[in-house]
Amino acid sequence: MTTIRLYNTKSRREEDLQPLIPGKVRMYVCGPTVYDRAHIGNARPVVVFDTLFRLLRHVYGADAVTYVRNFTDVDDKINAKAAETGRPIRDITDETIGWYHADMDALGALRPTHEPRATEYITPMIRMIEGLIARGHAYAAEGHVLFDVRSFPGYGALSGRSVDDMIAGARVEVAPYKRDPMDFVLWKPSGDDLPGWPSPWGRGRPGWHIECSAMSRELLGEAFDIHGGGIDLQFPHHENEIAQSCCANPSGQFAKIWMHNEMLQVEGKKMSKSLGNFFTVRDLLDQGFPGEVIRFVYLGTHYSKPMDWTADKAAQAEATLRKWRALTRDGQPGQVADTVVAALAGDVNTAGALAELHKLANAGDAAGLLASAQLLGLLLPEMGAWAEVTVDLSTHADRLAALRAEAMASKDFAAVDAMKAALMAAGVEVRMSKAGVELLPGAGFDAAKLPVL
RNA sequence: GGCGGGUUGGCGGAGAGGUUACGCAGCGGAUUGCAAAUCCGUGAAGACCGGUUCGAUUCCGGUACCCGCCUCCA
Repeated sequence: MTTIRLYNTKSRREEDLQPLIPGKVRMYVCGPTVYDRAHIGNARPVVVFDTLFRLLRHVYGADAVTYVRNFTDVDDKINAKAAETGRPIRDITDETIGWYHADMDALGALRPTHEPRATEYITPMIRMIEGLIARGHAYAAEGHVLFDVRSFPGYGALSGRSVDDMIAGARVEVAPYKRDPMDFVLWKPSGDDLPGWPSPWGRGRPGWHIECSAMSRELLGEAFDIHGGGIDLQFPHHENEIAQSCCANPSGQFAKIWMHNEMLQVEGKKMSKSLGNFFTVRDLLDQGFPGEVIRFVYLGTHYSKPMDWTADKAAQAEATLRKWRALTRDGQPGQVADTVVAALAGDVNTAGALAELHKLANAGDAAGLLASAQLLGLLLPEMGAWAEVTVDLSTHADRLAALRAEAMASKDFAAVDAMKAALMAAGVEVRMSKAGVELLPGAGFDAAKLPVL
């Protein structure tokens, strides 16, 4: 069996994946807070861990892999949007989840095995908080429950910092009811205008971090193999998850391997609303970038490095996919190439895997290319509509062929060149050879610009 | 201030202590009425300074620059 090697943020080393339960793999990835459309940064971990999910299924079998990705549907940003719009919270979160599914489906991401909503796990969260209090790791104060970071010696191990270091230069919320400035909220009180659930500490709502600890325990158990998310979550979110889970679970175990994807930039700059380079996935889809092209661009950079979204990359990706789709159009997938699996097994080296795909294409191995690309979530039949030839250009081709035949006799090519230029202006690729004339709609094809016959 | 990551050829972007990454662009050729597409061939690299080594772009140390997190933003 292929050995998959993954970089573990916690040990700062690449490690062999050795499933805790032989033959079964369990993975948890932090999902979105559902208050708005997913932006293209949100989509990066989705594509990265979807690719890992596909690799795991390939190596261990589709039924052997359990992948959990949560929806955070209780959050102050959601509350703010509800207050702003006057809409019920559930309307907002349901709608946003629908968008999320549609947008991530478009990127070729498989649905995880489980997609729990935080609001459906309030009871397990309360139970976990009670357990933390009972074990002396948390305390109630003024309607809040706080985690006592000093009670967990391992606090800071994931992000490589000590509690004292963090306090030194940190901007932490100083609240009178905190024993230590770094203590974080497990539960907080809700006024009548905010969503809340009854609890031993009064009506309230959970802090941000506890949901992932509770849901992963419910769905995957106390210990599991892989926990993923964006590098920005490393601290404090993941650090706090570890503290909660390790202290609440009798076994003291939690995720074995921690994986973090780096951030995304746009045209070399941090994506931000103020710079005007902020895009949602839906924006790109609406601009005409096929989901498959977006996915290809993501896969072109290793997940551990910052990735730059550029229009140029998207254009190159589109050209490559067109070529590969043409090459594999009439074939069936063959064997997945060992070289592609090997690349992915080396810490999900998607860029290396794409290079291997290029080699397969250059070698004319259409069946191998198709099977291997599909392992990466590319060249799937359901994603290819964008590359299909949907227009009939045969009358234009016939006309051009006729003009060309006349020109060959008369040696006057003006009419041929004029029509060719008009076709190219409409985004048509013009191929003339001894065999005849072939017209293909290209990247910028616009039927409205076709020359009128 | 603390912590973490990065710096590869014109551009994008990988692996590997010594042997072509790969893609795009470029250049030369075949082909073409001219092109396009395709095919063949080809030049070009590893921020800087040291160290280890027979040999480092690849390991170690330092410098410079860039980026992220520390603010419930992936």
